[in-house]
Amino acid sequence: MAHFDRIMSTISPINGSDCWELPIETPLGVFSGQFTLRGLARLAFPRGRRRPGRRIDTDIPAQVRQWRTLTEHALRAALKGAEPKQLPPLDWSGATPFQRTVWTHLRKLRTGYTASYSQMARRIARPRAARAVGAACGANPIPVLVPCHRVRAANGALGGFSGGLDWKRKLLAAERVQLAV
DNA sequence: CCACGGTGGTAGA
DNA sequence: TCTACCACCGTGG
Repeated sequence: MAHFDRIMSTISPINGSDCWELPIETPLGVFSGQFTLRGLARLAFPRGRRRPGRRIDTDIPAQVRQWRTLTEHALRAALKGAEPKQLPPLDWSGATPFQRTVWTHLRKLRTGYTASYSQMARRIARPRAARAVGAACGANPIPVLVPCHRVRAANGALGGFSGGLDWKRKLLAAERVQLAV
């Protein structure tokens, strides 16, 4: 997606605020976190050998540095299949009300538990909006920490994952979720 | 197993 | 507005 690439390469603002792209180191690779002064706005899976954040190592607000550290701890825990102790504030400023509702309910899914898209739709009191829930999951800018990987199809199949189904399988396996044969 | 249609939210024209 | 997408799902062959 072109918009994302532009942000990644130029560190242009997200939703009108300054943004810092910083590396989040984990045993599974270097993720990329994008922070505004409101909090963590995006988390991206490792890509290639490129290390994010190289060129903006200076001039990072102390608050943002602290959030980066918090994100790293939380992400390392989550990747091990543990419950993160604390998350940084999440910057959802660009999201629609529907997306916020879905993402808020995603955060209620505890480690190791899954729900189907239609169950999520019922939980947000829009029983016929399963497909829209899927779209909102796909638009989740903070995967893993906002656990959209815990939503699967009603028949037990995996469903999709914008970060690639290999990641979805890996994340669920770390949480010891039994997948359908 | 497959095909189909109902469906709600979103982005872009 | 209108339209074309979709990480869906239940029903009917």
